[in-house]
Amino acid sequence: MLRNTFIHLPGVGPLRERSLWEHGIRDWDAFLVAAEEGRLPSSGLASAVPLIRQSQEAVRLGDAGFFKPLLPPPETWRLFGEFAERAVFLDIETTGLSPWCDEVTMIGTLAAGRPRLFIRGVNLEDFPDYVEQFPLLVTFNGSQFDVPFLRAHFPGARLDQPQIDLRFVLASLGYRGGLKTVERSLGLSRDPAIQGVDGFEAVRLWRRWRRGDPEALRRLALYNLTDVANLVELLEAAVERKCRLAGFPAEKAMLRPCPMLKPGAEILAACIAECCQEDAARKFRLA
DNA sequence: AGCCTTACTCGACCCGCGAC
DNA sequence: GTCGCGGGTCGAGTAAGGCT
Repeated sequence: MLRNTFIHLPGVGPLRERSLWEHGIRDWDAFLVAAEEGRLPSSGLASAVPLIRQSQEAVRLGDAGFFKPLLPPPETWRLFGEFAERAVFLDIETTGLSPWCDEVTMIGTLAAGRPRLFIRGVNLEDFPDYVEQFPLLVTFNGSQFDVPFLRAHFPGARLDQPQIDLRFVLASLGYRGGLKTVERSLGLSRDPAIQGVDGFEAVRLWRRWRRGDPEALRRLALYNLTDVANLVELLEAAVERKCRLAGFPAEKAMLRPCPMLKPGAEILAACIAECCQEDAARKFRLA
């Protein structure tokens, strides 16, 4: 779907993009051929040829950042088709809502189907080096909460990647509200062990763990990784609907299959068991 | 409960096209 | 070739909503 995209060109909005598709210019290759043959629907578009070539090169090099200043934020979902395997889904837990007064307690990530947990007092400091390798972030309301919070806590971390913020993608499709509300609307379910857990309860779980309750940490980790894992399904649902609504050229709009992006419950359980084992608890108490 | 980015609205500007 | 109109894009200002 990224290769069918033209709204990153100056002077092209959704309507002109659709007009290009209707003229048979369905992707970047077709654009370059049409430019060479003088068949572009408006002469001004010929000046966009260098940008199209740069776009092709950026995809070849895996440089999603190239598109960040060019794509309107609500349209960054178009990067998913080309960068799905190199995207990192993430969600954070904190002790409150203020980046300056509260602390990050846990960060859950998921990349190419592999979950990881970063826990304060255990391995939280490993997060900046880990996140640096990914060219694309996927969050829910992360542009307003998670990323500013992480920036405040890891001032040197590389967090300038393009970001797909599912809150706004889904809202543009009519799915408004918080993460749990949207999940229910789309028929996603949660493990009964974390039914009723919300962000506020997550703060309480963290406090219980600090007072020595190892089960509280496991529950918090399951809550956090469930949030992250569900982002995969939400994104796939959103992209499918967006492609249909935008009128993407049919044969190109089909999502490439992305196997193993969402891990099964047993993989999540193994990740939680590894991070929440007793020696992690000992390390925390010594810290 | 505080923060931050985005959506939304509206006006200005640009470009293409048709009439003359 | 020039002018005027209309559709589309862009930018500034404001308000809202969701995260723990």
